[in-house]
Amino acid sequence: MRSMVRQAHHKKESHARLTGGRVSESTVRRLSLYYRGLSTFEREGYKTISSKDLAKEGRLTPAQVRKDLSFFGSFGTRGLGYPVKELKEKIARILGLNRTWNVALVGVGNVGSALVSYKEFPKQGFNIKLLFDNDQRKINKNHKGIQVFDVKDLASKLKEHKIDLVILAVPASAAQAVTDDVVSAGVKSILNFAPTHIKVPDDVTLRSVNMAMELEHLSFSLVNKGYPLKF
Amino acid sequence: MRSMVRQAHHKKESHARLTGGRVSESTVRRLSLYYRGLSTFEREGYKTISSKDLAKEGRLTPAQVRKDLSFFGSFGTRGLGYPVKELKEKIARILGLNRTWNVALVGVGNVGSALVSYKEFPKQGFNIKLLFDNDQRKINKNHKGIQVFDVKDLASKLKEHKIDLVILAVPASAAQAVTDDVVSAGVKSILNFAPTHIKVPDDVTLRSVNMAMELEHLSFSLVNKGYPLKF
DNA sequence: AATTGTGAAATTGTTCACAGCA
DNA sequence: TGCTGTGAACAATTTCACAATT
Repeated sequence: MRSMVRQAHHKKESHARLTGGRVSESTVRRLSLYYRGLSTFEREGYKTISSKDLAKEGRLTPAQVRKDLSFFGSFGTRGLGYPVKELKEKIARILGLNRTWNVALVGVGNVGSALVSYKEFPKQGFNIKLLFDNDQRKINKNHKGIQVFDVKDLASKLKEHKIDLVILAVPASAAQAVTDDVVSAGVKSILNFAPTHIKVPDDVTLRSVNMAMELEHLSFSLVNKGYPLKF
Repeated sequence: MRSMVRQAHHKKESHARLTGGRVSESTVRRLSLYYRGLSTFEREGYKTISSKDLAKEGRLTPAQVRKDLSFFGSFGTRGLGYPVKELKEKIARILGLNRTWNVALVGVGNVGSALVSYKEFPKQGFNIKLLFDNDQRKINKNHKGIQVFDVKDLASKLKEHKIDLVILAVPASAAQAVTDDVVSAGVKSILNFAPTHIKVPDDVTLRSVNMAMELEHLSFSLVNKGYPLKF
């Protein structure tokens, strides 16, 4: 079980980059889960934590937790577990959460507005610096303290403000054109909320959140309940 | 390439349920992609479509498209491809999109409001019938045409209105308590937007959308760019 | 005694390659 | 001929199981 005993730990250098270890997409997703779990355990005062306890934060196995972490280094102590604070900081570094990122958001509609107010973003270092829209009634006004620019000036403003990461909350019909502008400005990371497939060059990372697709998954489960389909 | 030639097709019964075929989570996700692709092709007037063309809608291989579809039946015609309209309807049935679902949404804040206005939901048969909040200023008022109830009455109202599916857009701190109420009302499907891990019984399907986690993935990619990590 | 770190085994998921059919 | 449907081969991921360590 969890231990409240404070414990000194030494750590080795991260080695995933050196050993050619393979880090899968799902490993990254689980790293985010561990990070959230560790934040909770830290708040509750735990000093060390076992892979078993960490696994409970997400229906995983202890072996998987250990395997995931082992891609990046040896952070634990045999017989004792992982030091909560240190492991949390280590994962923060791996995920790039030990710094701030300049974010721009395109499309100040319903979804866009909700994201501007989303408190998790600034907490994790994602600071929305610029907003863009194509609606003249919104352009050149402030929205919750952030200036709204004309989407026509997207590429130049992104460069000017050294934006690292763009969130797309535009209609599906506009998504590809806006993406092309974002890419032309040299931005390498895009989070897309438009319910459509968009194309980016290989060196640009694109992640898409499609809320309809999530509901479709649920309705699939409802329809297929009771059959021996494996999830 | 794509063919515009109309073609008569006969179809076999779906057999995934009979053969014990294994349908993975990713297969369901891809089914959603195919559905969207087929909608586009149908709009453009195509009558038949090959697995190759369908694969382009999402960086997949033709073999994967065929394998995915084969879990549910033989929908295509050798030498010709798949009939667009029929395949779309078939997938709609598999995903449970050939009917409507009664949805309730808990938490009429920023995210909740955005979801109420999300046009994809009603398009696919997900009708938000009830809203819940714990803010007296919102309770018993209309929000975009839908009545807001006190979250205290959650369980009884869910039963009364035969709600199939609940969307959670509440703060992380309230998520588990609300979930327990939802589960007690017999609802078997939950879409969670609260950035926290929640527990549900095995017979309840839970999907979580965590927007911070998506950004974390992007910042990971930015930080680890250029290293031979495989995604 | 407890728990990590990690090769090896098991499992799951993807791609290949080709027989079968229109 | 062209393209599906699918078993077999291959690849990736997860779990096992145990030596190593505190």
